[in-house]
Amino acid sequence: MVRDPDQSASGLHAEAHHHHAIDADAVQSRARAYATSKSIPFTSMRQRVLALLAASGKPMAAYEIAEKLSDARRVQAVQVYRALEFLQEAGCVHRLVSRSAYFACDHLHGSGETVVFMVCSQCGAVQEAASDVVARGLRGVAKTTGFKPRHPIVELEGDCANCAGEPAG
Amino acid sequence: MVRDPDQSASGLHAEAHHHHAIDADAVQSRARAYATSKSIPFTSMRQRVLALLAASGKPMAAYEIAEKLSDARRVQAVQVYRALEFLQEAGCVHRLVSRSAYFACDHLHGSGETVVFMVCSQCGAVQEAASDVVARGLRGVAKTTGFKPRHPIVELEGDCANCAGEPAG
DNA sequence: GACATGGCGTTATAATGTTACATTCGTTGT
DNA sequence: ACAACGAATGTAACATTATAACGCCATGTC
Ligand SMILES: [Zn+2]
Ligand SMILES: [Zn+2]
Ligand SMILES: [Zn+2]
Ligand SMILES: [Zn+2]
Repeated sequence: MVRDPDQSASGLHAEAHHHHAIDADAVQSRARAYATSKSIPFTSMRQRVLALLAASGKPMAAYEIAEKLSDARRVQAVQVYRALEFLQEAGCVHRLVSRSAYFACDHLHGSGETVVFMVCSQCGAVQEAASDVVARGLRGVAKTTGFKPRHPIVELEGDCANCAGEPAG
Repeated sequence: MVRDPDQSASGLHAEAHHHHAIDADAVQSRARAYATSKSIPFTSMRQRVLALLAASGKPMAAYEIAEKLSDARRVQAVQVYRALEFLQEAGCVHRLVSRSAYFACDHLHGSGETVVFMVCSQCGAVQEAASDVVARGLRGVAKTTGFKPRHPIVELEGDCANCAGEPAG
């Protein structure tokens, strides 16, 4: 991820050329820790969904996940939704409202943090960036209208650095 | 609507206590003007959908619109979606991704403008505010990651000024 | 072991959105 | 007036996304 004023390639996947599969071990550890802290099990289904999303590195629809996880036994969408609910609570997975898709996240988001999801229209990849400027702007408009914000949704549709160069077909 | 640094009650519906039905005439004029400019008709169905949304003043689901518009003849969802497509192009209607709902808008949005939708969890009312600060923040994170943004989605879930006072059930 | 809790597997259903196609309507050209 | 064309409509079917209901089973507690 990338923080606002910081232009360096700190957490940035600098040379990731094909879709940056995120750190599966790290994200799994966080899910496990969350489960432990809440005294709820990090079950097989939850692990499978998270592992798939982490390996993919791109947003996937719930039914797509169900299909990929199906082998002899068919995995039903409802099972995926249940796993996703846990994983979102654990902060390991986000939902893209612009695509009704889910993707794994290996960042640790602070509670007050406002995160921007940048979704590439061409390749579907998602980049995250926390922005204090955006957060301040949101607080500003909320204050102006007396609105008490609880949860922000910020997504950008556009073209990622890779695809912007090659107009693509 | 409300602009960023401007704290005054310029365009703000100051004493609107019940859900501020927006200016139906104004929004209809804009739709008609858009239709004329594109040489496409502002048909009856489009007028009916817009009129209903303007009168409601609150976001409505597509199927809800279809039901309200149905009389002797049943209005099908697909007809509503087609009308909504036109109305969104005309800039008279927005879609709330957080609710899959649509609402009329009587503002005139500049092309580069970043608009924040503030959705009250309790009463469902929506306020709009254009924010230059948010726009700048979004440009910032995009630039940092080399992302070329095309269309921003910014929504805030929370409690409006009216409902924040009365905790409500 | 009895019991409660919670996840799983299954089925069904709700809610949202789209495709396909024939028909109707308004416009345009002759 | 008439044919022709494109756009908007009406209708049906379908696709996608998400949730509800319910019984089963594993786990932990008493
Ligand atoms: Zn994240
Ligand atoms: Zn891309
Ligand atoms: Zn608006
Ligand atoms: Zn409210």
